Formats: sequence, C-alpha cells, structure tokens
Amino acid sequence: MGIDVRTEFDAYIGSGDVTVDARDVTLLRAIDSEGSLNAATDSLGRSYGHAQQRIVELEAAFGSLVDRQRGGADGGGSELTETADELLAAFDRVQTSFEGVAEVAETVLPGALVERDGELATVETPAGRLRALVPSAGDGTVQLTIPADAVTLHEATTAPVPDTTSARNQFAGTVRDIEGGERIARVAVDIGADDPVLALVTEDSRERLALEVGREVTVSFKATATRGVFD
Amino acid sequence: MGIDVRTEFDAYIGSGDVTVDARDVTLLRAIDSEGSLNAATDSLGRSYGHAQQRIVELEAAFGSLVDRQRGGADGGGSELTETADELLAAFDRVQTSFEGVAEVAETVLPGALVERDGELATVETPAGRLRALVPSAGDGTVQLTIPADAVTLHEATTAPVPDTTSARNQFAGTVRDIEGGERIARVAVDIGADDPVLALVTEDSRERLALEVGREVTVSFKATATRGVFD
DNA sequence: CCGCGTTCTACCGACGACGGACCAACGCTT
DNA sequence: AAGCGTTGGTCCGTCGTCGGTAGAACGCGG
Repeated sequence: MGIDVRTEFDAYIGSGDVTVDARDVTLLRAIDSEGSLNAATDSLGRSYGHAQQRIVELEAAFGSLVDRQRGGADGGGSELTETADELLAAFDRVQTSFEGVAEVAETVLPGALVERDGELATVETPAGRLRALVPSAGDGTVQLTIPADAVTLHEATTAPVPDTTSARNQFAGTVRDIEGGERIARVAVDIGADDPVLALVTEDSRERLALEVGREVTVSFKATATRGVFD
Repeated sequence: MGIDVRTEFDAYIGSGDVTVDARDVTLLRAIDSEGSLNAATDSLGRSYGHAQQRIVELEAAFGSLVDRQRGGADGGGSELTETADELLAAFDRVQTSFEGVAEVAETVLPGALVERDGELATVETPAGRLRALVPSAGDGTVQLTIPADAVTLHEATTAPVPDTTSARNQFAGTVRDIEGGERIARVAVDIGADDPVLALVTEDSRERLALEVGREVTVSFKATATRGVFD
C-alpha cells in the first residue's frame, strides 16, 4: 500500500524576514576555511558581488557575522564572528534533526478517529486504540505515522505498568523480522495491524533484550511522537 | 548559549529525477476540488500552460495522476487517479513529520565524544554519559539535541530496570517547570546539566504521574532519537 | 609614491521560471 | 453544422537570480 518515494527537504533557519538556507551556510563555511570573502566565492565558483550583498542582508537580521578587513600587508581578509559560529551550529542541528525524520523508517497505520481534544486524538486501529497528535482539522479516517526511532521495546514480562510512565501507547507483539545494521538494528514487531511496527534499536539493546524472530515483546511509543493526518 | 531562530523547511517527495514540492501538491489539490485543470489554474492565479506541462512531467515519473477528458457536454474535465491520492497522502505524512521536528521544542546538551562506533556514539555530558547518533565524522565536542516528544517520564520509584528496555539513556531528575498547554504539557526536568531536559507529555500523563514542580522522576530517551553534531 | 590583495558598489548579460496569449483538437449538445 | 468549454501545445514578454566585469576605496609594505 502506498507508493514508494524518496523524502527530501530543504532546511532553513530564519530571523525577522530573512531566512538562511544551505547556500548561505556553505558560503559562511567557505569564508571560514578560505580566510577571505574573495577566496571563498571563487572556491565555490560563485560571484563575489552577490555573495557580499547577501552577507550584508544576513547581517541586517542577525548582527555582525563576518569580521572584514580591507587593506594591510596581505590585502585584508575576513573571519567569522561568534554569532556566525552559533548560526552555523544552529543550522547543523536542525539539518540533522530533519535528516533524522527523512531517513528513519516509519510505519504508517490506518485508523479511525474516535475522539479528539485539541491536537490530541484517540484513534482506533487494527492493533487497538492509541493516542496521537493530529494537527490538522478533519474527520473520519486517518493515517498515523510512527517514527521507528521513537519506538521502544521492552521485555514482555517486565513491561512497566502503564500508570507509571508517560508512554501511553503500549502493545504486545512478536518480533517478525530483524535487519541488522552495523550498530543499529531495525526490528519489525507484529502488533496485530497489517504492517508491523518498526523500531530502531542499538545492537547492544538487541542483545540485552535477546531480540530474535518470534520473541514476544511489548512496544511502546509516546502519543506526542506519533502524528496523524486525515486521508 | 545559542541564538534564537525560527526553524523552517520545504518538504519534497521524489521519484526518479522528479521531485514533488508544495506547489505541485496545491495544484493537484485544486484540480481535485475544481474538477478541471483550467478551473484549478485560474483559481490559483497560475498559468495553464506551465501547469499542464508540469503534470506531464510528474506523470512521467509517477504514472497516471490526472484523468483528463476533453470534449463532451460540459467540455470535459479532470479528476485525480488513485495514484495521485496516494501521492498527496504521502506528502501530507512527510509534511507533518517535518512540522513535528520544526515545532517541537528540543533541548541541546553540550558534550564530549568518548567513543564512537559507526553512527553510534557515547558522549560525556554534564548529566552523565549517554548514547546518541552522530551522523557526521569529527572529533572533540558535540552538541546533542533531544526532541521533547521523544522523552518519556517515569515515576522515580518504579523506573524499569535498564536491562529490560531499549531506551538506554536514563537519568534521575527533578521537575523544574511545567508549561500546561491545552492537552499537552511541556515539562522541564533538571538532570544535572545546565539546561533542563524538555519532555512533551499529555495532560493525562501529567495527572497520572502527579507531575509537579519539585517531583522526582526518571527521564528516558532512546539513543536512536538523540542526534549529535560536532561544534 | 607605487604595488598589492582585499572589500565595496554598480552595472550588464545569460538563464530559467512563470504568466499571458493564442490556436488546434476533442466530443457532446443543440 | 455550429457552439461550447475543456485539454493539448506553442510562443513571447517579464521578472528574478546569478555570474561576470569594471572601478573605487582601503591599508600596509617596499
């Protein structure tokens, strides 16, 4: 079911009416490594004029980003300010966060909305009722997506009683498949729905829980991490 | 620490060498609601020519998306195929997934890399050692980001023993602050680092765990959900 | 004083994306 | 046969983005 597609994205960080994109970030990085705006632009094969103008725009929103000095023995040069370093770090963080959701496998479950209270909904699925965030308005059937990196597995015998944890969605299931990565395994757990729930687990955890095909486990995931959209 | 910025994104889904963006999606949605390509384009204030051409491109990658019929009593019309519906649903899912990471609060922790095994790293932080995914290569200090919707809280007394769960990162802490939303509360838990760890929790869970400022809890989050980037 | 390599600023041209206009083909109704 | 509103396809003008070029200012060294 469904069609298979790549999921891609462009990340931005913004302040005021300016938004910084990947292009701006590579420019700043090149300035940092080349030591001058000039060297940076032609190492990137880009025009000096627009790059310089762009930096002025960025600085209007974020404050000083590049310490520029013209004249002098070596003709001058530029280096990044602390603000620029923080900006780059912030961009890296959101970039890798987005990469996370883009690359990580997720399982999508069909379901029917039974109740809705603000953004929080309870949905009836083939595996049972669960709670999820559904941001948009609507009614009827929904598709829930559960990111594999938000699913935690427990030994079936020692599962925490639901009242003592904030992970409300808990289901008993049996391991159907394990794809071992280098250090991270992808475990497919059948919880009674058409498709198994995928869980990302470190190899350590896989050994510690003695995960193998056929083993009974309980899977849990937070309501705030599973998101639904209406069909 | 850090500068405050909006985080934004553009989502795409791709197949072959074609990538579908939000513009394409609104076009398809307009065709669906208007009943014809012509009505769709001028309800959007866009040119027919390019829209038609664009659909041909999309269909080259995804197969038939729009059933077009010209001539007839009403002059003809167009409606979406099942494939197009699936495409729209897929786009909605990735869109809301990205919105999730864009809107959800996250806490960033500084740390020092102590070991690294593939993508999996163990990092020394002010709160103790924890395991995280750090995709890029590098060395030295890192910044870990822990999305609030991936943090689960447990009663301090009945925390599951670490060996029985796949959530490896567990810390004892005390609740510092609670921001009550409509149905979802944001709980800040001090675990010994400079900044508290934020956890997104439903109001139900907040009551059930009797969460209030000063209460002792244990927070846990999966290694595969916390991502690190080098400074 | 001149040379150097940089930053600053402005202008031009190429390219792509898009809207707008146009015409043909279609198929049913009248 | 004429009319209608759609789809199919093409062409042109505009606008924004970007590279390229050119010139001025800067400040230190020779």
